[in-house]
Amino acid sequence: MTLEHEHPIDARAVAQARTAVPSADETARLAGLLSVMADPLRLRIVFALDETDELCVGDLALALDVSEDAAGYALRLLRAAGLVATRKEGRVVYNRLSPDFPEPLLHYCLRELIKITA
Amino acid sequence: MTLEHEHPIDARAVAQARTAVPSADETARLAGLLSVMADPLRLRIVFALDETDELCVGDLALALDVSEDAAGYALRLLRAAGLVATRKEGRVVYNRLSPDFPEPLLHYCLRELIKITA
DNA sequence: TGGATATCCGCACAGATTTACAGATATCGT
DNA sequence: ACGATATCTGTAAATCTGTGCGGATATCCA
Repeated sequence: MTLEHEHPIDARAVAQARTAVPSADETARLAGLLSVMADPLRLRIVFALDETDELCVGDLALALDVSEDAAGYALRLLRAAGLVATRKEGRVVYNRLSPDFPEPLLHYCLRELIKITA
Repeated sequence: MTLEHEHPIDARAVAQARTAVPSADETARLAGLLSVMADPLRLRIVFALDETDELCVGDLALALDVSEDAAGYALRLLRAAGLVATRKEGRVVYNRLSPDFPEPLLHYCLRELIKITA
């Protein structure tokens, strides 16, 4: 049934949640960031760039054993999210983690979680 | 173009990435976890449960101002991922964060990132 | 037992995301 | 200038996701 119930079962808890939970706006931003990271290839690219400093699309594809298309699309999204920056030298475009890649995301979260979920 | 290039531009970096980057399997597990969290409503539910200890679907819907259907679906996914546990008392089902909810995800990552992205 | 309550389940539709492909741009070597 | 290289852009098809609805299940109260 889709009816909303009128009477909370635990009014105190409802009130507490109402005040303490981040707004839909704040969580939408965070969700946006997380969904960019929520992809195996994009994660591997982030780890790879963290290790090597910088790589071009072709080398990335080679190292991770995926098509250049796939690597290119992944980089497109990472750049759009401001997580990866580029430097062009001749016809090759080098990619690196953006200087303002969220510190806690990379070091606490990703490096820690990869162990936990293993 | 979909052609793979033969010759890496930086063979050393490619080799380094190859050895240091987590496997597709490991990153797939991590990506799975992150995609469960990559949703505004599910994030708000996690924050709410962290604050209040436990809440039933109806109260959650009330507190977060969403339909019971939406809250129910979000909880379904959180449970399937093992992030939320339930306790049934009569006809009401109380939801709480699973005892093995990844610690770093909740405290370092989510709480920190909500500030950064703000 | 019968009616109301709290929640769950499955299905179908709309919207977002991903992939693969073809064409465009820019640069290099000769 | 010409052909090859490295990458980007745009787009259409395939796939994944979230929502809302109708209906099922289980429990409570009278």
